[in-house]
Amino acid sequence: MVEPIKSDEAQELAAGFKLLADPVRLRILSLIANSPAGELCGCDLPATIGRSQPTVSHHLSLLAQAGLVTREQRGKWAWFRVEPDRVAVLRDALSQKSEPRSQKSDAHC
Amino acid sequence: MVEPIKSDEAQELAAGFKLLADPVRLRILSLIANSPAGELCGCDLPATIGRSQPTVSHHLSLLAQAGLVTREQRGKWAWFRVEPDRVAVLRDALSQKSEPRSQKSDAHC
DNA sequence: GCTATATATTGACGTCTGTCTATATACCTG
DNA sequence: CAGGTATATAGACAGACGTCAATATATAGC
Repeated sequence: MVEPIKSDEAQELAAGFKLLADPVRLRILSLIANSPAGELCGCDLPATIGRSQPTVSHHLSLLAQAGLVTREQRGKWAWFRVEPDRVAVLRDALSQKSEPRSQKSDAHC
Repeated sequence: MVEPIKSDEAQELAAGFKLLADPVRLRILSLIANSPAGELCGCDLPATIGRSQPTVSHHLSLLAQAGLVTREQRGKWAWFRVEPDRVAVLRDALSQKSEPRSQKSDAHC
């Protein structure tokens, strides 16, 4: 955060972080990001995650709609990849200037 | 994410991201992080954020409980600072290895 | 002690969210 | 075309969440 963010920017970033605010979606992203060739078939997820197929499908749909993952249909199988650029937007929103400020706080109030 | 995260680790990280999944809390963090001397008095926030004092107090309490901010009482005024280390934990969870994998995906299914 | 200001807490309410079952849809093989 | 497998969608349900008004608590000045 280089300068205080505006209300609408906060709205967008919050929507992005909301997707990460669920352990199931975090694990899905982590599994995809760490899979061989950087992609994963959807059929692997319900058993690995321990959730029903409709639940996993629901979460994958949310991630795809937000652009955090991309989905490629190959026959009847759906393959997913993480979009590093979209994840970087959220990560960078948490980056801060490293040098301390020299200005004094206001006397209050 | 260096390797797939475990269920309990995902739970903890999700709890952290959940705090960022609200535009009001994001703006609070951003305002504190970008204020002179890196600290901000609570009394400045309701008007700046456009929310009632109890709402702002509620959000500050959540942020402080999670350790994302620290609170210092000076007389009747409460001053807040961002905890960069705790923010870094969340940011680093979104960091990825940069080099592409050479392994092939499994044939399916 | 009273009054004013700053902040925290309580409770209620409406909205949002993650889960499941059931089912629909799409693809593929024989 | 029928049956099997993979995936998406619908709807219901319980729980979580952000907001406010009202109020309690703490600090400070007179």
